[in-house]
Amino acid sequence: MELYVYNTLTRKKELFKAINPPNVGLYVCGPTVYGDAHLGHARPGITFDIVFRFLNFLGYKVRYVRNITDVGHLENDADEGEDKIEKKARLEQLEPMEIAQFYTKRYLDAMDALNVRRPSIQPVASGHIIEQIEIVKKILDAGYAYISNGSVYFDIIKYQNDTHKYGILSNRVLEDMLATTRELDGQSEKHNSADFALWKKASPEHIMRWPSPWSDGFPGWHLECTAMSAKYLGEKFDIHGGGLDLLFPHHESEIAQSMCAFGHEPANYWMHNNMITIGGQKMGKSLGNFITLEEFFTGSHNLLERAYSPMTIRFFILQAHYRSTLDFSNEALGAAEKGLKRLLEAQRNIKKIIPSKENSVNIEEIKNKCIEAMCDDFNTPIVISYLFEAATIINKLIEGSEKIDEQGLKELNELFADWFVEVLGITDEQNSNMMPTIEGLVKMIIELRKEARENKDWKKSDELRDQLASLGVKIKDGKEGVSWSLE
RNA sequence: GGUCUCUUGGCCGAGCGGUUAGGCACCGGUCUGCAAAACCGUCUACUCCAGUUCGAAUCUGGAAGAGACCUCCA
Repeated sequence: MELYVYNTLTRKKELFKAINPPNVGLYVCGPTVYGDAHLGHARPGITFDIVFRFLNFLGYKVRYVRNITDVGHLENDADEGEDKIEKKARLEQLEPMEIAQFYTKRYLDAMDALNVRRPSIQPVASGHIIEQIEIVKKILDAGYAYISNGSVYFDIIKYQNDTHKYGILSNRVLEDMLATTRELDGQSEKHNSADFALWKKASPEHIMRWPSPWSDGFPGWHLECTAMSAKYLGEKFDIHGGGLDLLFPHHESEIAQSMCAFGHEPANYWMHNNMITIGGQKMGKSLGNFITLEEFFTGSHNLLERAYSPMTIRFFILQAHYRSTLDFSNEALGAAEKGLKRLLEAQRNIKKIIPSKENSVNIEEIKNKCIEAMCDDFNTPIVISYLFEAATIINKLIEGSEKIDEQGLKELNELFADWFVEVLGITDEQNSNMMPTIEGLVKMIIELRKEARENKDWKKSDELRDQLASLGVKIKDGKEGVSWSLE
């Protein structure tokens, strides 16, 4: 089965061909660690986790690099040119690195909770200043940058005249950009308003600074991804990912930097996840309309009716295709939660199925459809719809209205192991090491209740059921006996 | 203003010219001491207008609305 990937560069689904199979290099722009991760951060985390998982599933050996930005972004509001991390540090009277490490840990904890696999390498920008300086030198040597008052700027006009590539990714026309670019800090140092900083001279009060041939300062925002992707994946690698909001200017500028430093584009495929919206608007820091992942997990936000588990969040995100916007609401999350619960129960119920000699279901076909859906640009909602189909089949098998043989049952187990657990990365949050104990206790109580019911002691029977319910254990009296589940 | 994207049933969301995707909610039924769960069934939508086609949610043109980027952003 061949994998098709939507390439932002061509705006088409393209057959995926690795540069050096079975190896694949995957680079994704990670977070800037000066605040808690919000729901929006979960989107690229999960989207590229799926890419990572599925490529592995297909047999590729993936080196996945996701950076941590702990330096370098300029802020252009009231605190002119002040490094974002530093600004927050001053407010909280902490060292910039303390802030960065604090939020890095919080970010990773949130990703772990969402069962996002850790990338192969998570480089930090501040640890790659030398590499960034080397790239600035290369671009200067190539003649596509100039020094101005201790800062180094990328010369967009020259680049455009020579390569005609500025706008290749974002479809922008340079002339339009020149007309619309705002007045920014350091603008007077630039030859042209659209030029971007490769190296920025630090003001005297700027703490995060490093020596360079041009000034004590810090690298420009776009540079770190070029430096770190080249270092760990090579100057040309397979897939570059990130949020759609990074398309311009960040990714466009990365291409420009690579073109000038290495003579070619950095990546063959560019993938962009779409935004999560809230009331139809992008959730983000600028608008102040974000809800942190921590707040989702605990329910402590006035827009949240209650807490939502990490797996609910993960499932909610996977129910939409990564290139579509996804609108947050309590209703939508609640629906995701219930749907997920249904699949988890179906998964747990597989072990109750007794194989028969006959077989009336076709699991192999469902498995094939899952591969087909994922190979079509990672269509997770379609995979989920097939898992629901399988859940219905599982319920019918237990009820006896369908039959499955040994081979079919093996495939059913594989279906959930491969697609639900391995590729979609759904974990059963109830699978704790206390489960065997809980299981035993609940069975004991169910036995007691059974006695009460045989004696038609409905009061006692209902009492036991209610007490269990108050502890989150739900009793279900079915035709085939009593079953239970944790809420 | 420029570039790009989107508009699907009560809600969330697939869909890439011809099979009612799927989930959640609602309603009816089976089951049950009651309840829940499960199962079966019901609800057959594509912003509007025109065109192409035997056939359009899907292609083309136009209108309206919404959003993203153009400044840090996942």
